[in-house]
Amino acid sequence: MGTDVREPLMELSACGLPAALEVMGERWSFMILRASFNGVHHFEEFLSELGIARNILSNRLSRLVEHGILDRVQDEQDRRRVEYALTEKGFDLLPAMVSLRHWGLKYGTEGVGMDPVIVDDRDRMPIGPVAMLAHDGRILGPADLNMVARKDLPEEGRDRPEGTPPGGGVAIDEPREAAE
Amino acid sequence: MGTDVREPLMELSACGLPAALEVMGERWSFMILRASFNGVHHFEEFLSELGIARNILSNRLSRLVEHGILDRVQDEQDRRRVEYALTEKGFDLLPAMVSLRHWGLKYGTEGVGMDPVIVDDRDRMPIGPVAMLAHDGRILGPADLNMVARKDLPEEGRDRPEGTPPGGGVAIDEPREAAE
DNA sequence: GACTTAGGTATCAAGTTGCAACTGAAAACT
DNA sequence: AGTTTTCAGTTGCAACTTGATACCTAAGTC
Repeated sequence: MGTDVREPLMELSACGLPAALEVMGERWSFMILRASFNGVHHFEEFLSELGIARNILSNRLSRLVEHGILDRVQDEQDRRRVEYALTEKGFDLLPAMVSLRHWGLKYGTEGVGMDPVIVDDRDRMPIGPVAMLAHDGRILGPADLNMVARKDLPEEGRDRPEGTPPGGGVAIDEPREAAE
Repeated sequence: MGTDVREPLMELSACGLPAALEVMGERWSFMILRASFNGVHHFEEFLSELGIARNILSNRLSRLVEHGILDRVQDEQDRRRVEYALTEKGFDLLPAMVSLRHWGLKYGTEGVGMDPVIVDDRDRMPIGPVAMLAHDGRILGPADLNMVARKDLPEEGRDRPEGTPPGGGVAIDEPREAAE
C-alpha cells in the first residue's frame, strides 16, 4: 500500500488537487457541471433542476465562467437569454464527475438504477467504469499504486509526467478519441 | 421548453453524484483523502500537512469515519494515538481523486512537475491518465458520450448498468486488478 | 403601455469555517 | 512520585458563506 513518502509539506502541495478543488470544491459546482452536461443551458433551468438559491447559482455560474469551465454566450435572437455552455476544460472534468457518480452509486443507498444513463455514442451501450491506466494502458486498481518522490523515479520515467496517455502524446486526461 | 432528455428532476436525481458529494463535497475531504493515501495516519500529522484548523479536522475525520471512508483504530502500543486508515470504500475514490489531480495539473498555473508522483507498483513508472471506458474496454473521450433515458437503451444494454467493467463482472469502479 | 420572462442584486437569518485557548488522558523525563 | 510533553480532541467566539425571499432591470409579447 502507500508507503510513507511524506516530505515536509511543499512536496504534498506540488499537486493539481488544490487547484482543482479551488473551483470544483464548492458545494454546487459538480451538480452544475452535471446539469450542464445533461443539456441544461439557462439560468432558470439550472434553478428549477437543481433547487439551488438564485444568488448562489448566479455566484457559482460566474465563478465557473471565470475559471473557464463554462462559456457565457448571449442569445442573439432573444437578448434576455444567456446560454451557459461547457468548454473543453469543462468537458475534461467528466472523468472525475463520472467516477464520483459511479462511486456514489456503488455505495449509496439510493435505487440501483441510474437514469439518465451515460452511453457510448458509437453503440449506445452504457459506458463501463472510469479507470486509472498504467503508462502502457493496463488498467490499475487502487492496490497497484504507490507514491514516490520524483527524484526516486527510474530513469525512463523521469521525463514521463503522471497522466501521459499510453499513445505517447502530451495531454493529461485527454485520451485519444475512440471515435473520430 | 426543455427539449433534451431532462425529465422533471426525479430523473436527474437518480444519480450517484449527490450521494458522493454529501461526503466528499466538503472543503477538506479530498485533501484528507490525498494525505491519507500519501501515508498520513495521525491527527497531528494531518494538522501540520494540511494547515487545517483543529476543530475542522476533527469534524471532517469523524464524518469520513462515519461514512466508512476511513477507519479509526486505537494504537495498542501508545493509547493516546489514533490511526486513521483508508477503507476499501476510501480507496475506491482514488480514480476520482487522481482525475481531479490530473485536471488541476493540466490547467493549473503551478509548476508542471508533480511531486510525489503516483507510480504503477509493478514497474514503478508514473501512471497514465484516468479514462472512461466503453463496455468493451475502449477508451472514451468526452465527445464520445451521450445521455439517454434508461428506457431508451437498446435491448442488450438494458441490464448492463453504467460502470460495469469490460470483463463482465458486477463491481462498479472496481477494475480487475492488474497485479493479483 | 401593460404584462411576462430571463437573469440577476439586496437583505438578512442561519449555518460553517477558522483561530486560539483550554481539557484530559497517556507517555516520558527527573 | 511529580512534572512536563505529546496526542487528540472540545469550547468559545469572530468572520465568512449559504440559502430563502424580495426586489430590480432589460428585453420580448400582446
